[in-house]
Amino acid sequence: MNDISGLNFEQQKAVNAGPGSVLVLAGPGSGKTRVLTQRVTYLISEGLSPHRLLAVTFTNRAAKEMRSRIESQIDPKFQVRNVGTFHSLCARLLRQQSENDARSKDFVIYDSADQRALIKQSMHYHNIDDKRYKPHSIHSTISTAKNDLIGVSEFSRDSYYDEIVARVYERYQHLLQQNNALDFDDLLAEAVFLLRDNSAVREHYQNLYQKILVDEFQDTNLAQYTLLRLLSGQYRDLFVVGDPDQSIYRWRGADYRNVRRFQTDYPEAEIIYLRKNYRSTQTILDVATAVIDKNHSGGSVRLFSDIAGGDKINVHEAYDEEEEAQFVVDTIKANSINEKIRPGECAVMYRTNAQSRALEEAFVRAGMPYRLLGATRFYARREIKDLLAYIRLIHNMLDTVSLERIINVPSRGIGSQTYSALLEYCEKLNVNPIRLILKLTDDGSDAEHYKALGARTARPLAAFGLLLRGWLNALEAGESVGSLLDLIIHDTNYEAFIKSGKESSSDRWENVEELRKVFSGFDDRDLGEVLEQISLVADVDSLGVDLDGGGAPALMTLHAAKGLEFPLIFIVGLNDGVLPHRRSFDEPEEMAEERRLLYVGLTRAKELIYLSHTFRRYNFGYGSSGIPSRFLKDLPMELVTGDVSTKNISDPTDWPQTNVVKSQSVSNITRSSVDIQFRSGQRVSHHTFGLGIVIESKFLSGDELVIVAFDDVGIKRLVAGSAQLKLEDVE
DNA sequence: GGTGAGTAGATGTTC
DNA sequence: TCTACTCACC
Ligand SMILES: Nc1ncnc2c1ncn2[C@@H]1O[C@H](COP(=O)(O)OP(=O)(O)OP(=O)(O)O)[C@@H](O)[C@H]1O
Repeated sequence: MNDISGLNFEQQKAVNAGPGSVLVLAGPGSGKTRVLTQRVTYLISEGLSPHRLLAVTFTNRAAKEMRSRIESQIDPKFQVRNVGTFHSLCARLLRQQSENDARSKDFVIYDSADQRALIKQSMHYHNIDDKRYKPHSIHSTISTAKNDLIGVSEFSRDSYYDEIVARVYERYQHLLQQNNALDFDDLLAEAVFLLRDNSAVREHYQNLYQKILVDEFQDTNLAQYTLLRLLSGQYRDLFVVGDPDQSIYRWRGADYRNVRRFQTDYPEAEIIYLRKNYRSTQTILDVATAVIDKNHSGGSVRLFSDIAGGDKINVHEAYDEEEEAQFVVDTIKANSINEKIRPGECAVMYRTNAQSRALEEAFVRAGMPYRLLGATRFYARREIKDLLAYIRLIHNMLDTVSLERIINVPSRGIGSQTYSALLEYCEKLNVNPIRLILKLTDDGSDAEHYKALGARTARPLAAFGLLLRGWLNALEAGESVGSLLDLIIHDTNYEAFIKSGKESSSDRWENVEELRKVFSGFDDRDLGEVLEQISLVADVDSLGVDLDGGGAPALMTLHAAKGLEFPLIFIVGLNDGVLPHRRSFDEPEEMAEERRLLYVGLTRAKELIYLSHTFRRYNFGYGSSGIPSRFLKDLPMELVTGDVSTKNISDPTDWPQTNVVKSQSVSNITRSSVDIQFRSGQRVSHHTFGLGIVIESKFLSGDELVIVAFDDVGIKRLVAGSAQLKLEDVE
């Protein structure tokens, strides 16, 4: 079962290394994840009990894959529980240790929308104007602090802004606790604080986890690193694998310097380098290496592949995003016709989620299925979040954020007046609003609270409480989560509510149906477990293990592509301002991370890479000129084919007033100039548009496409053959 | 209290 | 282009 003969010498050395700490440093596709998985099965085959080890993966998908490998090796009755992401492992630790923590084991995990609501509530409490201070930026300051393990009391109040944040932070934590909730950052930070401050708990886990293994170590943040240090305190047996050149989560507190820190903190650690790449062609590796070398990070080890040569990297310039998307679709089709690469083996990657729109439209137009990862997470959709808020409320009656979300959805006569009156009343009596609502229902209209609030306020609240009571009873009676959901949908007339909504009501109802399907699959699983799982899944986790999801190409951000591999990839939107993103321009560290992002993208490919950029870019619905990404000029010319621009691509170009963008194809495909009728700079006239100047002319799908800046009507794109475009004589 | 129109402001990546 | 919030009116 545990056959390591397929591994190379260095890989085997890593699998069998130890005892003691090990650092595996290696580039993309060198089998780091494979080695880690193999080591887990090796350790178990050597007699280590599966629950004496802890394996941390970057995605739930990777965790699932590893778990199934392990399960195939051991007694099927044994459940593998200690394999997961940092977040899911911390959540479980905190639940197990809930008696040592301020929250009960039913705590809920707040997602970004819940967090935002609570931040706003906290700001409101301190009369902080949410126009002057953006809730988002306050939240991200708090989030950064948590990732650096800075608690409320240690948070600096040196500047005026910090003082504001500190107050919000304090209130925010207070509210989280009151709601019996944790945010994502708390999962890590609270776990660390618990282990740090409670020696009994710490010793328990230190003795339990004899071996700890971590994938994608370069993207750990301080909280995660500290967690590992604490947990490995007893055995000092940490096996970490990573690649500093693939660190792409700096903005989330990740710090690739943890690799160096590890070497300092574990000086005895054995360091193993893997040099052979099993994923990509040598051409791809050479191109990727050329790109990342410009970061001068040093340390990067040259990778070699058995697959010598390989196709050159294609660079394509499209007119705009629509045409770029069409190019993607056409290329996927072309590659599938000659049976070379199936659509399901292709992936399209981009810097920002917003870029998926044009691609989706092109796929829809072509009638081609696709899988979209990211964007709006399924569980973040309005109707889904609403229904989940009902469920969460039943699970954790302290969750006022969920209460506020659905108390009047669908509307049931509880507007902002009624709700504020309720909150005020509860505050005065120091009771929980949800309990009070239930009390109103149970005690009837003659009771004290009912009278104090007044019938106008109390009646709709009591009616809502009646529904709540029914669901609580159902839960008590042991109804499954699936039938609980159905009961809520029924009692609230949710179907009618969705279907009477004006926008996309059928799509929204389909989402609800989808949720019901998911829930019915949960059977008799514990409600808390179900909610936790929902909070912690990422879209990328839905990719099957074989990645070829029913023959549909995958669309995802470069971040989501981490750790995956595809025979053919596209990276679209290689424009300055997009990749690298404009927000990284004046921070060298961030610019370096943009480059790493491209490096991660390039190294996902096994065989073919298509890079594209656009001539026009649209932001906020307004057009601007697209400048090819500065990274493009770092591609080795001899390994690239297609539209390689000769213009100085790092120069911002101010179109159209100052200078005209000149772009000439210096493609390696010899293209007879006879075919092209127009050249950039030429003066032309058109019978309706009038006079103009040619910006660019090139072949696209067999036609000559001419882009002309007309004096009166602006930029138009025309097909030379069909448009009546005439050359004007220039003096 | 509910609803719809109108408008300012935003989009960077994720657990 | 899309969203989230405000405000007027029912
Ligand atoms: N010894 C080997 N023989 C054959 N194939 C291998 C070997 N080692 C790894 N591979 C294959 O190479 C590919 C890359 O492996 P893996 O994903 O483990 O690399 P990685 O170093 O984790 O990559 P990345 O850092 O890019 O995520 C996988 O398809 C894996 O199956």
